[in-house]
Amino acid sequence: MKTIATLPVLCCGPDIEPLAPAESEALAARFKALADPTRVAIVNRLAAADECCVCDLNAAFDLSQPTISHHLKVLRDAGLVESSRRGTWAYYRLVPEAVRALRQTLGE
Amino acid sequence: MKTIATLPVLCCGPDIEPLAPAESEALAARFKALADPTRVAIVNRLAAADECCVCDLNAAFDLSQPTISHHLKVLRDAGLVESSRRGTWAYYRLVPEAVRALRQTLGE
DNA sequence: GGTTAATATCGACGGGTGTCGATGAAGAAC
DNA sequence: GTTCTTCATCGACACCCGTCGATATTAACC
Repeated sequence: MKTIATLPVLCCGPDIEPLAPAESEALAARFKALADPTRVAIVNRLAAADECCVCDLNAAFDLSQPTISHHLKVLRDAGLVESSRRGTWAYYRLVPEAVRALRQTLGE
Repeated sequence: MKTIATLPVLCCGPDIEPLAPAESEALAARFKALADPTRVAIVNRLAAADECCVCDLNAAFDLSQPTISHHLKVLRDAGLVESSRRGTWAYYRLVPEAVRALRQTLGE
């Protein structure tokens, strides 16, 4: 601990409460969903198109189909994307509010 | 692959280029730096204070000093924070441009 | 019904990550 | 000088995560 009492404490001190652990974990969980290059690229594609078929994602990335499905599940669990099945195909789209909320945590 | 040719392709198709792998990795690397509750809380404290002494961070979290030092290194390597030593103490502060750049990737 | 296609799920493997104690490096204070 | 304090680094451990092949599920089509 710093013990110089003659200087004003400019930095944060032990009196400043850190983020509530629950909030920190919730935020980190959402950032973790974007902490992978493939998921970033998927979100990027979804941002460019209203909707995206899984079959196109499978074709766009040089990864196995289960791997893409896994990444989509991670994004889904994080609330960043949502999906709907129409017939045999599954379509994914961004959840704009989730992205906006995450953006707000990085500044006003 | 979707084979219905009679319907217009509303979603992204194989013709849309995904993010360049290098860009995806760079973005994911920065998000990964925020993919931990402790690091989110550290950034939060640094955002509330201009500067922060490591000794205060050590006192604020119920983690060992090496662990805090490790998290600070991760944030430093990601370019989100920078540090300077003054005497025995090390002071950390946010890199506003880095946070702003990350926010911009989540929308204008 | 049976067959084929599109997704999701499961199990397993290898590499990455958070955590700690122990140690090292650099100053300040005596 | 020596000692103490602050911080960074190292090694090791347990656990998580991205990836794959194999399998299950669901639906369309014949």
